[in-house]
Amino acid sequence: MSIKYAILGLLHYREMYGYQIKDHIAKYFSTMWTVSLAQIYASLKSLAEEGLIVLSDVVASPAGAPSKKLYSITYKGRQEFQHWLKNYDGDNMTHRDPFMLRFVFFGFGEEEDALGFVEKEIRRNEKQRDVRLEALPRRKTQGMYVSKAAELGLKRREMYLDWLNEVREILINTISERSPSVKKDNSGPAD
Amino acid sequence: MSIKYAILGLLHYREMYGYQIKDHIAKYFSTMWTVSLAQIYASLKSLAEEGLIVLSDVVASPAGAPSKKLYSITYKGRQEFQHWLKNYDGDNMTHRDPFMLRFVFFGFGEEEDALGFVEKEIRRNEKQRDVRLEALPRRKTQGMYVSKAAELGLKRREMYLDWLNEVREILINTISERSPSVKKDNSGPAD
DNA sequence: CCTCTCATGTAAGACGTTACATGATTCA
DNA sequence: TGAATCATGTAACGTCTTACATGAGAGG
Repeated sequence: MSIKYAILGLLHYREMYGYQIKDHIAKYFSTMWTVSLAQIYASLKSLAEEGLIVLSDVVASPAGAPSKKLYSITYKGRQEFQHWLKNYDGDNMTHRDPFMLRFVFFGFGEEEDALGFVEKEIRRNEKQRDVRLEALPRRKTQGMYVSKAAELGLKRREMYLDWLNEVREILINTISERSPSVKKDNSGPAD
Repeated sequence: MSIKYAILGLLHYREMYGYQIKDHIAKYFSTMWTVSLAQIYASLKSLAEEGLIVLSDVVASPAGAPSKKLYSITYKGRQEFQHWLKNYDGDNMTHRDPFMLRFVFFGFGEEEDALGFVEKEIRRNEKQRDVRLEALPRRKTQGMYVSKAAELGLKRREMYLDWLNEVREILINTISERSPSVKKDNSGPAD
């Protein structure tokens, strides 16, 4: 259950609350880890029960809205984290990429659908790239490991976008070659 | 539960048995999907119960060893697969990369440990790259989608290896600069 | 001789998601 | 006005892994 260690790691920098942890992981760790909010709250609960973190502060929100519950890492938590960090035995990786899984099977589908999905994927990845590009200068100041990881994440996404655009071109060509007279714009005279 | 669709997809090519499906996914789909054998057998069972696949043949093994149970996709299975293929709404991706998760936190650990893990990661990825490199010519003949996906998988891994080697160099330098006199080889005179 | 690969399968439990419930603020 | 974001949390459910059981052949 590595998500616990991700939380312990983040709490090395500063105390945080659940929603913030989720945001951080979603923004900066998305190429290596994904989480749901429910899981964060469950993990925080069990980490607190194990004494690895403590509720250090509660920041009241303006009105009756839920307060921010700040958690800190304990000494025991730091020890546990160190142990995890040192004992890496080539744990198994998990990848679930619904887009690429469909992609390899698109020979059994329609090219128009493939093109649509590729274009959607391009848009989504451009957004993600922009988020990361924006955060890069800050990450560059956070030591070699964070800096290098950010560099890899960005490079990887740019390569993926290049690849997606290549695929897009190929699909556009094959579609127009297959039916050169059928153009989507109705510029010609009717019948 | 996309693993079911991965199986239905593979069965479009030919009938297969469980172990073979697992091997195929592990070898060629590892960048987009990972599975355990138990899950494959469970999925085959439920796919058969739903009538999406059928047990088409049982190939007896030499002695009393378990026979190979070959499954085929049914018409209903093909329909279900087509529906899945067409209805992609940007499903959420899942990445769990225990190596990179540790990596971003290695500022809280020892450089020697980091170097050891990086080198282990290099070795593992070189093996994977070789498997894929070997399979590439065959994949190139299997249509644009499979070919392009294989290309991406290989490119990505090569980029990752380049990155790992860069990190390795950095770590070797920082370690030797930090303690220039402490060399691991005992070439100098004792005391 | 002992471990690995091949081959199937079950059972238990860990892990993770979706949906629900609540409620304020901000933006279109 | 309605949706999105912020913020916490629970309950139910689905997914996936680990460990176990069985057994043969291949290779170091």
